[in-house]
Formats: sequence, C-alpha cells, structure tokens
Amino acid sequence: MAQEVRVRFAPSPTGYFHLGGARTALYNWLFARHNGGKFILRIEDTDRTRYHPDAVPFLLESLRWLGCMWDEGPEVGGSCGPYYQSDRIALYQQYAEQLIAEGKAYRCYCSSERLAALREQQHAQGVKPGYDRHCRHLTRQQIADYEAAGVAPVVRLAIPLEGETAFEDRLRGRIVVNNSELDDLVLLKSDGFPTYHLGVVVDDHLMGVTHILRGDEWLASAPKHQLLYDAFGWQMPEHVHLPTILDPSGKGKLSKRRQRGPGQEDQLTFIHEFRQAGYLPEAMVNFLALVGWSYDSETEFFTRDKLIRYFDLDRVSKSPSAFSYDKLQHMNAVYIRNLGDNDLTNRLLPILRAAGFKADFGRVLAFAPLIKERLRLLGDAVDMLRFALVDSLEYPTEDLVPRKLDAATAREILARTRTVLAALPSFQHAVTEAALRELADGMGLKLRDALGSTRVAITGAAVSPPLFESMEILGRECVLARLDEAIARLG
RNA sequence: GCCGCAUUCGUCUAGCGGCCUAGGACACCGCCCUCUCAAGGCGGAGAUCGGGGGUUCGAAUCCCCCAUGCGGUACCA
Repeated sequence: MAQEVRVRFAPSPTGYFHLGGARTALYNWLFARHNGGKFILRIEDTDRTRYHPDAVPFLLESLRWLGCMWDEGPEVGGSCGPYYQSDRIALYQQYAEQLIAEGKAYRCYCSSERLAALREQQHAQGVKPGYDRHCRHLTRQQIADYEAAGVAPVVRLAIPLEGETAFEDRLRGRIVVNNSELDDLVLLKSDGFPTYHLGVVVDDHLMGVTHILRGDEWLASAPKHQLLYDAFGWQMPEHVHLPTILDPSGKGKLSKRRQRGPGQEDQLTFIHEFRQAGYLPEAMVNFLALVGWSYDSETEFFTRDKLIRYFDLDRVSKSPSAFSYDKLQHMNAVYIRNLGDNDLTNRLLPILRAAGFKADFGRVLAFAPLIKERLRLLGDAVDMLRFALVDSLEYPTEDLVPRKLDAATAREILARTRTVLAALPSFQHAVTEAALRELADGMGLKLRDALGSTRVAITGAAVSPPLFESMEILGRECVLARLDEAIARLG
C-alpha cells in the first residue's frame, strides 16, 4: 500500500493571515483530504525580530473559519510535535552539528558589517553578489582566535563548488541550476535559531511530509533544499510551487499591506477582514480554490465535498493569476441567495447587532427573503435593513419630493395614501398593493411615481426592499406613523 | 546585473496537433420583466492565442530566439 500522504502548512507568524497564505493552506488541506492523508500545521517562528503576537491566534481562527482543520499542530497536538519551531531549537542545533562534524557545514564568524560591505563592493563592481566563503577553510588557530574573541558564529552549508543541482517540481518539471549560482547559505543564525532553510528541511523530514505545496517565491531556494536533503542523506518530498496571486489589475503582486490608490476602493487582503465584511466562508473557499486551479471549462461552483473529490495537482495552473474582487463578490452573492432563510438570519444577526441594532430573530427572518437576492455581502444588510430595525428614520425632507413632482403633490399623495391604508381591512401586501395601485390610477400617476414619496417616508430611502412586503412586516401602526411624520414634515 | 519561472478576451480560465471562424465565467453595454434596487431572461461587444522564426499536410497546442511580467539573489520567511 502506498505511503500515507502528509502535507503541511507552515506559516511564519509575522503578520495577519492573508489571501496568499489561505490559498496555500486550502490547497494543502484539499490535497490531504483528497488523498485521505494528514494536514499538518506548523508555526515557523524562527525570526524573533519579525514575530507578531497576534499572528497565530488570527491564523488559527481564520483556518477554522475556512473549515481547514489541521490533523496535527497547535492545540491539537500530534506525534511529531512540538509544532512551533521555537520549541525545537535543540533539534536544529543537533543537526547542524552533525553536518559540521561531517564537514558538510562550517562555522562562519563574519560580522554582518563585513557581509554588508562585501555586498556593497560586489554591487559596485557589478559582480554576482554572494558570500565569499571567507570562513569555509579557516585554520584551527583562526577559529580559536574568533572563539576567544567571543564572536558568535553562524553555521553555513558548504555548497559544492562545481557541478549542478536538479530537482523535480510537480508542475514545472525538472529544474536545474549550476552550483556556482548557489551561496553557502546560513543554516543556523548567531542567536542559535535556525533559518527557514534548515528548519523547513529538518521538520519536513522529521514530520514525514510527503508533498510540499508552497508559494512559488520558494522555487529559487528549492535547489538549496535539495542539497540539504542530500547532505543529510534524506529523500526530498515532492515539490509543488503554486503560482503567485496578483492584484486585480493583473499587473502587480497582491500586496499583503493595504494598497490604496486615489479613487480606488479598499482592497481586503487579510482573511479576518473578509469575514468582517460579510463574505461567507464557503464562498471564500470556493473562490480561493479557483485562484490557480480549475476543474473544467465551465464548472465554477463546488461544494466542499466536490472540491475535495475533484482537487488534482495536475490541474493547478503554472501562471500567476489576478485576484478578482468582483468575481468573489458575485460568488458570495450567489452563495447568500442559496442560503435558507433561517441560516441567513443567523449569520446576519451578529453583524446587525455589531452595527448597533437591537435586531431580533423574527423580524430579520421576515425580511430575509426580501433582501436575500439584493445582498452581495452580509454587511450590506446593515444599510438595507436599517429602516426595519430603527425607531425613527433619518432622511432629508426634500427626499420626500421626487424629481418630477412638487412638494404639494407629494404631500397630497402621502395624505391620500395614509387615508387608503388606514381604511384597509387587511395589511397583507397583496391588499395594500391593490389599494395603492387603484389610488395611483385615480390620480393619473404611474405606480412607480406614486410610490416614490411613500417609499422614502416608510424606508427613509429611494431604494429599498419591496415596499408592500416591507410594510406588511412593519405593520400598519408603524407605517401610518411614518406617513404622518412625513406629511408633517411637508406641511 | 545574474539566476529561475511565467505569457489565451479588461480579469479568472477551457484548450494538452485537426472537434477553435478559440468555449465558459466576472465585469461592461442593450432589450425584456418590474413599486425602487436587485434577481432573472434574451442579446451584444470583447483574444489575429506577447512578438519573431522554425517542425508539420495542419500549431493556441511541439522546438528555438526575443520582449515583457513576476520571483530569487538576507544571520526574512
């Protein structure tokens, strides 16, 4: 039987969890589920200067929200822990020692000043930048001197001076680089922490990772990793470098930071922001899956189960793709439309309450079918339902007078509307609609024109959910009161 | 600079030698429906497949060169 598939998502806690990370996590998760394997979460917190304390909580929360539960990792544990690299320091040091002992790595005592000067000089001379291997062949005496001076060394991998290194990328095929292009990369920093390169190789091996799906910014360092695997005598897992996600114009990389040009709307990039804005996790997952992967020429909507069933590395794209907020919104709107009324209401309530409304379930539920097909984001409901959740409306009085009418006419319409509605035997929308149609006819007005003032009077806006249904839910008392208020304002 | 990767409508994509006068989706435009706004229906515009050479009876699909974009070139991941 084939080896169990084990994949991992290994973010660095340096900032909030963003789109690119989410896509990578999702692909790993889908791949694991598709193959009945394990999805491991590992925190690569080896950079103490860039560490951000909020990062991990936001990450875990977002992953859970997206439904990408990890089988091993923080909070759930597992047999290959610990899952924070900062808790595995001794391990990396031990492996670094081993390579030194075998002559495959060496201690480097060069100061960062010297390295900076070296780079500057190389730049000025127009030669290829890189470490000059100053410490690769130090004498016993030189080493003793450095040690005596208390210089804290780094550990560097001794890259073969000649030959080439090749590895296989699942998507791009065989990639070969000349070893002369490769630097003696740092494995262990002078503070004793591993660099990404050492940490990732040691952990992926120790954790039994079989496939590495990661962003293609790593493609260039894969040959170095191959050399590291070779140095340890380990087999390198299969690599899949996922294409970059570009900004909506398709011209630049999607910034992790807020990118906002003149006249441009805010572009969300952090997962918790999408959640706050009212995106559904199922829409998010569906859409994210399609950024760099496709099933066929037409299918775009997939349930989670279908995604798991269909996800296939062979259909992952090689080229970068722009992130289309328009399309995400469209997809979100479709998902919202397909929600049951109860479900939608439950998702709306926390948002409405957060916006300051004392929204009760029954009222929101009643409006759910009315607003469902008008929402693109759950958050749209805040403005859409304001009139239904608030005691008194706020709107400029002049809004009561539609463009083609004058104030006196508007007032007359409102007054007659009030009279008609007050006299009706029932307030069901079919009844009120019939009555107001008749009224409009009698006044020689089109319904749409006759309703203009009334809509503003009842909802405070010229655009609203269907008026008659809304009035039925609000109830006669509320409707008449609002009409009175409007009439008074025009009087 | 050097190394690597990528290149089909504005955007996401289908396409893996003939089914392509290149299909679908978002966005856009028009019409219909309509109490506003949506939703929905119908239709439209939009890609000489980055450019140039080959290979082949035949290329978006295979090969080479160029251009452009992106990534890497850290004691950051």
